[in-house]
Amino acid sequence: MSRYNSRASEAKWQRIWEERRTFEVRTDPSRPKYYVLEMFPYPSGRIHMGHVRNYTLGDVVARLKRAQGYNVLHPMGWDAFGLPAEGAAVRRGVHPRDWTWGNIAEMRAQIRSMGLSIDWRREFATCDPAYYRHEQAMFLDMVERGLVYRRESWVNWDPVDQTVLANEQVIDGRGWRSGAPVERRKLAQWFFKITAYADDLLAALDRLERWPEKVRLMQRNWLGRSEGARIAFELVGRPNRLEVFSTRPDTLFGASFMALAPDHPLTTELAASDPCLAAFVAECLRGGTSEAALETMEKRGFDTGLRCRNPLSPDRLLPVYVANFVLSEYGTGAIFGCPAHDQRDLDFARAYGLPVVPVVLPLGADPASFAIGAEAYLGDGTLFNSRFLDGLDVPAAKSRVIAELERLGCGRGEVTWRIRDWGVSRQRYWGCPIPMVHCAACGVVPVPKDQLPVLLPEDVDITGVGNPLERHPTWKHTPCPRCGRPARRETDTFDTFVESSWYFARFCDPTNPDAPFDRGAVAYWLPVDQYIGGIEHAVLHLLYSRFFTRAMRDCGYLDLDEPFDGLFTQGMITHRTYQDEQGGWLEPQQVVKDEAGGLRTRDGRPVRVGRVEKMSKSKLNTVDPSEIIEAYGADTARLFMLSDSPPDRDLEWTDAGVDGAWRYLNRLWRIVEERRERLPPVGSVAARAGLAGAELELARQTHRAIASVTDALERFHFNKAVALVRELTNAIEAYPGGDGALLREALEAAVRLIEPMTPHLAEELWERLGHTRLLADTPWLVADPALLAQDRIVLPVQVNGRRRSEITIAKGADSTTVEAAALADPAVRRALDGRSPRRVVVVPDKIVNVVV
RNA sequence: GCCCGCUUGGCGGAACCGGUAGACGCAAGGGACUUAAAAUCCCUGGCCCCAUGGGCGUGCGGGUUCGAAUCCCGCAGCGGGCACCA
Repeated sequence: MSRYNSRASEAKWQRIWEERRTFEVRTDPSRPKYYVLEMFPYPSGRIHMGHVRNYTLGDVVARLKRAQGYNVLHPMGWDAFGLPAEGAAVRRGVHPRDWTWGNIAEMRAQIRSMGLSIDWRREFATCDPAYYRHEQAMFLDMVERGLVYRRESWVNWDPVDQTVLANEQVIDGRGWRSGAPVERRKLAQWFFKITAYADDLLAALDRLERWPEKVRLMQRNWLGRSEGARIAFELVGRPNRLEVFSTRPDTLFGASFMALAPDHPLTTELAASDPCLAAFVAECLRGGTSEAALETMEKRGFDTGLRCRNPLSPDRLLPVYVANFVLSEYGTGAIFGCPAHDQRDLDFARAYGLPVVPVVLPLGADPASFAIGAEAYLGDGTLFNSRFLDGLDVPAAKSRVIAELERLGCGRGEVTWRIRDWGVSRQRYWGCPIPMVHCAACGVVPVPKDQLPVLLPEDVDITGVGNPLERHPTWKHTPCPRCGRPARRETDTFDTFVESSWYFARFCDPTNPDAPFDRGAVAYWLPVDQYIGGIEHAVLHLLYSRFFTRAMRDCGYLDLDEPFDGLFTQGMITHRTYQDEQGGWLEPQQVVKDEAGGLRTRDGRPVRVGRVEKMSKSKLNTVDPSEIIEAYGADTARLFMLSDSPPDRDLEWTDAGVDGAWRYLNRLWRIVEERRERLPPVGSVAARAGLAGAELELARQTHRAIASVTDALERFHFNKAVALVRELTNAIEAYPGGDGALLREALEAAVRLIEPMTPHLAEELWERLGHTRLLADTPWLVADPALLAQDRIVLPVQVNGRRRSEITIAKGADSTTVEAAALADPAVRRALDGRSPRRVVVVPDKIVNVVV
């Protein structure tokens, strides 16, 4: 008998699907739709295992939904702008455009070899002017709607990538791509007003029920809503007042100092005439953002000599410090310190000998003796030492004090957010040009829409230093669209997260030349029903897209708040790591198993077996998907990806696991091949009634598999779905023979159910079973409820909660019958040992527990 | 430091609402076929014991319940997110 030839079979079916345009879809409002999307790839060169997992997961969903009768949109494209293309230009002298399109060609071929059910006609790359011209047009609309502004601000500067980073792109004080410590610079930047939607972005999270709670929580934390009060303190001997934000206005009577950020305007003003202060400020700003500096930095302050009046007791004067722990970007850049009820303020007060006055008394504490030691008291309690607030609890005191501040005209309730506006200016070449012109006379002028797109210049000199567009000899020179006099183009390009903030909408209508997309098309397809990708975008891409969708809505492009109805975040692919004696990393292929449990390289030197870690090039523990697909076929890779771990957990790549998947494909092939000659023809109807023995058992196994696999696939329990199909396979092998129509039904069910996971093998077997219609065009199966029902069931019997026996009894039998049968069971009688039961708990069709 | 999640055989993992713990697989051991190997097939398998039976078992210690991997309280370990956020 021939063996399964995965290479021939996969090529054959991929060709047939393409020729028959099996996976091409049209907007068709008469049919129910389902939009499955995987986070589109950056064309870095070659696909990695994370891509394979991502697209396999998406393809399972797409194929299932398609078989279930949905009109399924499942597209693929390229997140094609980005810095690595410029890196390649510097290192190899290749144009970023050529490098990018070359990578796309290579990666497209790799992805196509996976046999995904994708409508490839919809493919696009974001670096194509046909795409980014619409982005420029939408940007201009957002400018008009007041959702965009330009201002000078402190920015995160990545010294390696030579560009600005958004706050979301700084991880632990380092650039998210380069890993270099981020510096602070002051630059004029374009911003999207994401903060204008902060309230809605937060509130709507509660309605995203098909998102992982973890992602919603991370976005909630990132948005960082704080309720409190803005309070104005009178400065002694100065006309202006000092404003602070506090979430604990109730502790105002416990205030003992004020503190300003080192770059607060008042600090800057005072430092101008105070060299000592100026030196202190310089030292604070130098400390900067590196991890180590932050962790070891102690609370330090500089007394400015200024004094503030506590607005609730103007006779109390508070010293004004400049302190290194106050952030200029948060709140007002100034605080009042209440050491008794804030740990950081307490540390500061102890260091500078400031009073510590408790104003919240813990429940049951004695007001005469209660004192603050080394730890501030943060809990609830009763206000004291606070005049008109005395006796109130904390929430009541907050509202009471805010009312009083408002009456005095020196404060009001306020909500502060952690999230900042999204800075999108990047000083790079390989990005979407920002369609603006700077004119000496007219200021900043938008490029008129009829002059779009603003194309990138082709002839560019990329050296890795500075902004290539800025250095280009002619590109930036352009007449002012308003007055016609010589002016200068904006030379910054967009953050590439702008492109990925709306690509899901473009897939609905990817070739539209006049608009980003047709309203009708997005009204039909959006939101994305199932989005799948990595958790690393929990607050980057996923937050930006939610913002951008709202901004597009308010500019009239679509009628939608949330782009992604369902989100699934997959785990990482991991692999064992190996190191030689010197600590250098070794590839898995360089390591041979050693009988002593250790391992050695080909040249016989000992090897340190390291931890299982995320696949990464630096640790040499990657496996190239193309090599696996070449050797075993795409179906093997797909099956392995799905069967070993639940998709949201990390998956350890092992050769043994791949072999296991490969063996199963061949086993299923053999089982079908061995039996298909003897089967009745296609369309034979399997008997439902009058079945008994092995035939009844097989029919039940088949229908139980149909029900359980469907359920498992719908809940993303793909590892279980694989296990359940394997169970059916085992049942088919155990079937001694008999009714051939039942056997055909079982074999067809196994093939049908495995198809979303291993589509090539399934099509091949489907054809060999005699079908002429594609399996991909064949509807999903529905289990016969009559075969799911059992008339007699096995019921475990416990004595005092310990399982002692089991009885077989009619399903739905009443408690009296079950109880009698249980007590009559010999094993139960033995366990009772003559004692009479005090109580018998019968849970119908579940269990019996005899209590003595 | 704060917030979240996880902890089940040698390993990956099943166990839906509290109801037979360990499905399915990997690795292992034994056997069959073969001159041999590969491939394939069959058997065994949580741990322990006076073994047709019994005891103990889901990180550890308590609790609730007829019954707990599942619920509650405390602790430990691992992973992740945020972090001078006022």
